[in-house]
Amino acid sequence: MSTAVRNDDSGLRAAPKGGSGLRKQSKADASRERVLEAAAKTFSERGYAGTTMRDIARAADLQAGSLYYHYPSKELLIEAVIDKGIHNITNAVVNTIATLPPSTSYADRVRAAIQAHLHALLTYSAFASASRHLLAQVPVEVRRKHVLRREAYEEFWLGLLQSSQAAGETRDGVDLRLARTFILGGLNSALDWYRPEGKSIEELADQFAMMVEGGILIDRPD
Amino acid sequence: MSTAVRNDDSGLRAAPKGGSGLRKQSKADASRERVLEAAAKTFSERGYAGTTMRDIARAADLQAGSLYYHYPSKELLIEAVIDKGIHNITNAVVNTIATLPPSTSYADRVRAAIQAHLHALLTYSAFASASRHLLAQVPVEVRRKHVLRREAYEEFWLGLLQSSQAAGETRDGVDLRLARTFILGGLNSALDWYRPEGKSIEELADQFAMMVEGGILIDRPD
DNA sequence: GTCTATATGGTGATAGAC
DNA sequence: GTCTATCACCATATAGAC
Repeated sequence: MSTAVRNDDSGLRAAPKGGSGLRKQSKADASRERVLEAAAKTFSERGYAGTTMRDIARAADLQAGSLYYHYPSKELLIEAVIDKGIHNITNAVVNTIATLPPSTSYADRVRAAIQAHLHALLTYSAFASASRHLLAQVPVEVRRKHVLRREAYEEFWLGLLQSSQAAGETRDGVDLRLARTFILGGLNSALDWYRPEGKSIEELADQFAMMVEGGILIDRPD
Repeated sequence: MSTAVRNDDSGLRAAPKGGSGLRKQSKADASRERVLEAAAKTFSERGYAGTTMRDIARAADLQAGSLYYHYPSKELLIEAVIDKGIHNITNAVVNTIATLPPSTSYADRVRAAIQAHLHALLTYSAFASASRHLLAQVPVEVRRKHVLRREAYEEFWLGLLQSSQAAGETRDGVDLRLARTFILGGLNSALDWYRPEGKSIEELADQFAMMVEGGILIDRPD
């Protein structure tokens, strides 16, 4: 059934600059957070070069110069956005799988991973969208680091499918690396078309899991 | 089996400016073509705003000012690239399906569509990539027009799946709109990772068709 | 912390020589 | 057709007042 999960951990809380590190939310932290959200939204809509610091400032209700109090450059701002985008999804999925009972079948594990991936993807969609679409447009050093993180996440999925294969739960003849990219590509495409007014994320996940399990067409009607 | 197809029609030949419209390839046409290829490559790598006319000129072995002899603005250049990207794929798939024998099963039609889509996608990958990733970053009027064309192509796929369902060849309980986005999302993700040194496009298509038909996991091992 | 300047450099597009 | 030179504008980032 529907192994319900909620393992968010937005991750990456920036340490307070000055003091003893005790307060929950200084004014600076709140602004910094607002800037990051505004940046994610704007970058994801207009691309890296297409977004100006003025655009982000407007979305965060600040003047452009003020952004530099929180982030030293546009480059480090997109990096923070991309970082959080990858982090959100990886954490959600890895934590979800880690907390399943050991007896869980691999079909159910894959189902739970699909559910967690989709949930994180669509809940933090601006961050996820920036991570997915903008990596190629970002300065090289930033790109290299995050390509590695993405690959690590993809390897996690491959491991899931390989375990499933070892347990005799995958179809013969399926190339698992291709299966992984096909699954993740299909899920991630939801960023481009998902609207909250329609199906719930849970319904989506159930449908996708069903297609991954048994396919879409019937093998042959004869 | 592998309904081999080749129905390219790169489409969209710009009419020669001056004359009687008889010559195959004037010097201007050749340059214009080179500019368009260079633009597709550069836009797809660096995004719309991240690409400068100087970048495109360098890739086309020209000076920046010379581009304006062939295209009147950056905006119309990206529009031509996106247009060709969508056109290539739509034409390839629609023509392929149109030339199949009427007796072809729907599983085979879907297989042929997957093959044609993948072939066009990866053969003209710079154009396809620009169409997919840059539509959001492009001036509004350009975007509106091409969103409609993309939707028309997606409707074609939905029609294919609906016919398949009417013929009793789809699994019960599958939402066909979701199936369509899942399939196209999975296929399009190949833009991000396909390398010609690895599997051939035909092998990819066969694998994907297999997953679409029967799924990736086994329904239940008990 | 946030503001209002402002410096410095890069951008799309045009003009006119060849 | 393609070049070189240039204009007018907008970008990131900084400095210093509040």
